[in-house]
Amino acid sequence: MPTVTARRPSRAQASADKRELILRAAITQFARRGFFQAQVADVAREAGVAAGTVYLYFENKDDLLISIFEQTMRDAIDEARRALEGVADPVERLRRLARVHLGRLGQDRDLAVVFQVELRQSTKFMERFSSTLLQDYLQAIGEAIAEAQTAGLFRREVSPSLAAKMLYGALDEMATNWILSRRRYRLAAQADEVVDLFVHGMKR
Amino acid sequence: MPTVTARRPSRAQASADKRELILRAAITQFARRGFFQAQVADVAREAGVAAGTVYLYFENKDDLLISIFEQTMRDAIDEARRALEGVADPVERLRRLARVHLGRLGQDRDLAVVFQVELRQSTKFMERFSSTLLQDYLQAIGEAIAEAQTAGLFRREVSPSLAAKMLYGALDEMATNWILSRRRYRLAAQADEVVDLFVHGMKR
Amino acid sequence: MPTVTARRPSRAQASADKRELILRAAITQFARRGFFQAQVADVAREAGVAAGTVYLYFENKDDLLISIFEQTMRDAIDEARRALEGVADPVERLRRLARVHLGRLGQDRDLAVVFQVELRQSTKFMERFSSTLLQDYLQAIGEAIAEAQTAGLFRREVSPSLAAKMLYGALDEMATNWILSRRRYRLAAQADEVVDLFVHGMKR
Amino acid sequence: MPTVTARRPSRAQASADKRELILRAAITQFARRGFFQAQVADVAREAGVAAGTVYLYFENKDDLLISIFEQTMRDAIDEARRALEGVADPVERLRRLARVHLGRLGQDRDLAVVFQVELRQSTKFMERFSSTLLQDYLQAIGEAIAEAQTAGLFRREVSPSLAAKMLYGALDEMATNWILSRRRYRLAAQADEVVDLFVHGMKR
DNA sequence: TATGAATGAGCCTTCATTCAT
DNA sequence: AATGAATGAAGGCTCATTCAT
Repeated sequence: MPTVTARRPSRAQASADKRELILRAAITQFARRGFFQAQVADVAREAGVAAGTVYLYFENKDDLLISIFEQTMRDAIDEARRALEGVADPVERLRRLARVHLGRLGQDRDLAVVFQVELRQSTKFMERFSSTLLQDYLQAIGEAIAEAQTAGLFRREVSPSLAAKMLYGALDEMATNWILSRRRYRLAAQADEVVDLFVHGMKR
Repeated sequence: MPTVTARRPSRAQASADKRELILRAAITQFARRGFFQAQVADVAREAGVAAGTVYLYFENKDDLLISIFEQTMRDAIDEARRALEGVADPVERLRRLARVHLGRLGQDRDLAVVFQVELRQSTKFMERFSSTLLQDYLQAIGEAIAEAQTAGLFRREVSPSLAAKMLYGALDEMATNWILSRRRYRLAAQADEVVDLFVHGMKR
Repeated sequence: MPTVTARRPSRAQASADKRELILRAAITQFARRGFFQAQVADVAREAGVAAGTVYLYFENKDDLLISIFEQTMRDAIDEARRALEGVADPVERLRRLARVHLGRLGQDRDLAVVFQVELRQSTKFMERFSSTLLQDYLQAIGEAIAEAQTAGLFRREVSPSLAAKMLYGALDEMATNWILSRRRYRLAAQADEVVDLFVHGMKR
Repeated sequence: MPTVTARRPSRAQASADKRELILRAAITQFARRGFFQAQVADVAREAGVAAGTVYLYFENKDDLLISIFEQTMRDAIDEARRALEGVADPVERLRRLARVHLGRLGQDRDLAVVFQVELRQSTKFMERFSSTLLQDYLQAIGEAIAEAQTAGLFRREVSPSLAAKMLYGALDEMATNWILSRRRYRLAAQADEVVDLFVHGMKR
């Protein structure tokens, strides 16, 4: 067999591409119609494949939603890791996390809708999410806060975990507001504002 | 003939009671199974009525969800109005709003689940919600913030509307976290902490 | 007890009146919506009584339809009997029957709709109808025809029963056409035309 | 490779066949139980397919009834057109129309029941029917009659449209009678008798 | 007699999933 | 690997009928 040229993608690559294609279609459809309202057939049509084909790449409809979540989180975590590399200042770490968070969602409105709305449908799913990745995220924030406290930058009397939830909640709300707002503005731009407010508080 | 006692409830009262009963059952079932997974028959069974009876009091399944929202909001708004009566200090106003917000949800876990999870299923519903009542709420917060700025209590360079979203986001996140957490703690207790943090920020 | 005056109708009369009222409402509703589409509640509302009241006067929904039929037929037969009294000429008898037939239906469009359309819904009902009253009617026509044949007025080679069906079919078609036509014309006026054409066809 | 034989039906053919199969089953079931009493599941069972399959070929239950009507009318019109080809004599044209009319219904009792009984359920449907195809049919009859009048074969004083309705009514009645009668006789045989009687009646 | 709230059986329709081709 | 026709379980909703008042 001759060497595989770059022109013809390998079989594994072709398969991964189609998987990607379907996942992308699912994001679009779930965002447009909502998870329960969107039919598997809608996703297949959007992807330009037959309904049955979806089941060659995904277990079932739920698996589509879960895969969207996992795939996106994997990518986001990678990006966050790179963004934090070599950054020692805890406040700057918070700022970078916030930028990745809002930057990613702000880049892809459909994805943002799926994350802010569709993924929160079932307590079952949310429990699953919140017991792992969300906890990791909150922990990362919490650690930066604790560090800042240790470094004497932040007040010590505030619980780091409560403060972490608060920062996360604020960022999350920005994302949800951006989706629902009719105005078109850059979501990412709010990352710094939120972190600033978080750091300084409202007091003069 | 002596005055008719209140013993026997009027027909209108009985009807309102049954409506209330079904709504309560819907909250329980939607919280337990999720809106799409819960069947109208489940709600009816929970309420101890026949399935058809639900349709005497509500248009359809969607109407149940919408009614839960509207009924709860009406009550909450009433309570908030009473809580703010005669309170001039803007920071105290924020504190009272936060207490009502978390106090109500913390009192009724099922209701909190419906509000934090089930009501956010569809962009359609969220748009409806966010375009009216949520805006009112954010406005009320924003006004208190602006007042505090005018009074020289808060920094002037922060946008009141952004700050309002941030405070709301933080409270909302507390509620969601409370639902999803396995630990049992008093949600209402976090209202003051959140407001304190919001007001002071993290800076020393 | 004082003599019952004519002012206050007897109890039996009042009951008969309400029965009549409901039956009339049923005719209107069945004509407007069709038997299966019309709900018992519609009939009750039209009659100005509660839904349950219908069941004090009629067995069930089917009974409404059957009662309309029977009541109307009873009246029609009475009228026909009076119209034929002392009329010896068989052709004139046919003419009178046709006039009663189209005259009655032409007087009450809703009733005509129920008769021409709604009553023919189920083979079950039609079989019941056709095996008794329709047969009587066809027989009455057939007898007049046979008489006319005996009297040498009509051709003998035509089967009286076939000819009877044909005349009935023609009258029935006039009624159906009248209902469905947008034009408003006097149905009764066609009785003579149909009979003329028929008689001419049967003439020796 | 040898020529593909017709053994394996094309996909389009298979689809058309299944549609036909379901339509046939609907005719049987509607005739046996009546349109409103027959369930879609009954039709599916009769056709040997799953209930959901019906909805791959038809919009909904109503569409089944409408499709029976349209399909049958299309076929009947084709046959009638062929039967009238090259026939100039107006009386013979009437005779041929009558033969097609009763011949078709007499060949398929279930179909006849659907046409004579079930399709007449709703004024809505009847209006739709009577405003188009029935009018065409009456027109075709009426034209033959008018021609016969012009040719001096029929009396001129009778309105062709009234006479057409009469002939149609007579044929229609024969069909209805045939369905409801317990006796088994050849419906088609009555076509000539009816036309003879009609023609005799119209003769100058 | 009359009411009308309550019942619950019944049915149309949807759609995730399968599987023969 | 891909297709898409077929499946059939499931569920929202209707409405004839009942019955406590």
